Amino acid sequence: MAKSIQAIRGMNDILPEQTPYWQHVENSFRQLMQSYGYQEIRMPIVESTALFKRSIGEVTDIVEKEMYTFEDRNGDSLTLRPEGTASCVRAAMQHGLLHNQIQRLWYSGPMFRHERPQKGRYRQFHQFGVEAFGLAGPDVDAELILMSNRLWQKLGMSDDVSLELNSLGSAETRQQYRKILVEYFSAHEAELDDDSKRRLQTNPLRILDSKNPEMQKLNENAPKLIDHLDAESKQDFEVLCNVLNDAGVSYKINPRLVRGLDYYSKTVFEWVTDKLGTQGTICAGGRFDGLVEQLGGKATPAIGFALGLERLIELLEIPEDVQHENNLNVYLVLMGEKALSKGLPLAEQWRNEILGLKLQVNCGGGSIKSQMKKADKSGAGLAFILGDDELEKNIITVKFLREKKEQEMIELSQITDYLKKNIGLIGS
RNA sequence: GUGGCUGUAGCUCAGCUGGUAGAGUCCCGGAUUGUGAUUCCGGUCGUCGCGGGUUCAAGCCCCGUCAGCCACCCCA
Repeated sequence: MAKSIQAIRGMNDILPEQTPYWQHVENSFRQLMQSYGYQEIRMPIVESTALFKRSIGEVTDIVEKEMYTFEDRNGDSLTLRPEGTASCVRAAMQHGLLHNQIQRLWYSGPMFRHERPQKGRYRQFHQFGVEAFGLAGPDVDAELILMSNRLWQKLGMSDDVSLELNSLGSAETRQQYRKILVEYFSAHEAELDDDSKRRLQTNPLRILDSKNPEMQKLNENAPKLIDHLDAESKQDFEVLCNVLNDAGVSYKINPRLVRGLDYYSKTVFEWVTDKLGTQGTICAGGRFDGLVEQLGGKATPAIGFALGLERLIELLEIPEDVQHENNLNVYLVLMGEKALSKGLPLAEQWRNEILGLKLQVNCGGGSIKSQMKKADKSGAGLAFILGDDELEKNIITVKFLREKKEQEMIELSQITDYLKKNIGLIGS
């Protein structure tokens, strides 16, 4: 036997046992987007490397050490997308969607980052993303947060997540604040840990994010971004908070919430959970007013968020009825060759006549005992038995697999009506 | 990328201070003729993650490697 090939590290198969959870989340999300008038956009998984370098930022970890970058046959540098926003902006720009227009868009799909895999962190992972273009806020900011809040409600996981908010200010004020912060930390350089010393050079705002308890005191005394906001950012942030208050959405202002991608500005937020260990952010986003211009377009205000499906599904418990909604209605047991040649066409006929009927025909023969076992395992509510006896009398034997009820014999001609009555489906 | 823990049948796991592997489950067959999920009986399945080494002898010890988990880091 040849040596078997395994999946690439950090890239997971999603098995039939798990797919109902994915489908449930995907369906809920799609409905949610429709209910807010957002439209789906689909982008390629591979983009020019330059796109991510210019948007996410040259010195971020994602770009520096986590991208799947390769040369194609033409010698062009391509990259498996590590996130969706850059692609979405590129696509919208390229097709003129941003030309004096408002766009409310969503997408979903796999993203790729070469990190060390851990629970809730994979090399291929899946995100839903939402982006709104052409609106300066803070009204859309609130809309996006309310929208995400509604998703948790829909999925019954509101108790598992909490909202953290901050404002990074405009690009200019962030630049100024950055200087103030660098001065502060430089004055205390001896107290910085190694990571923070490194960040002082590369991305000083991230020092605030440190999990090192020894850094906590230093961080608490650090100048706060929120005290250095420009008037407009401050005003917008207040409005946003007011809307959330009125809508009854609770939140915590986290002055140390900064986000790792360079393009964020003004409003930023995260939905976090304490149930997932260290990978506790399940949804995060913020405003990126400078990005479109940075990628060569006309200055366009924008905001978006992304949520991680693997993490979300980890938290998800789906209700019984949803769990069973893919179950078969009927498993058709066929005894003998005559039944076989009659049974498959019958099944076709029933599927034609009854919209949404979930019916599986036994394949591969077997004794009635083994066929009944398969019927049970299939999850079907009813077993239909078709054998020589039934053929002779033009009937089907119907056995109830999930309830205590005597089995019944039904005339072939009555089966369609019988099914409609018994499984609550309507004719086509 | 750094550190720690783990890796035995498809799945969940046992295997004492080294002596060439077991349980439950799953699957298949049977318990009077065409009836599942319960019960009883029988059966199939492993180069003990992979590669080296130590030893008369290794699943148990050592080294390497791959994979998973946890923390750091990063982030959804």
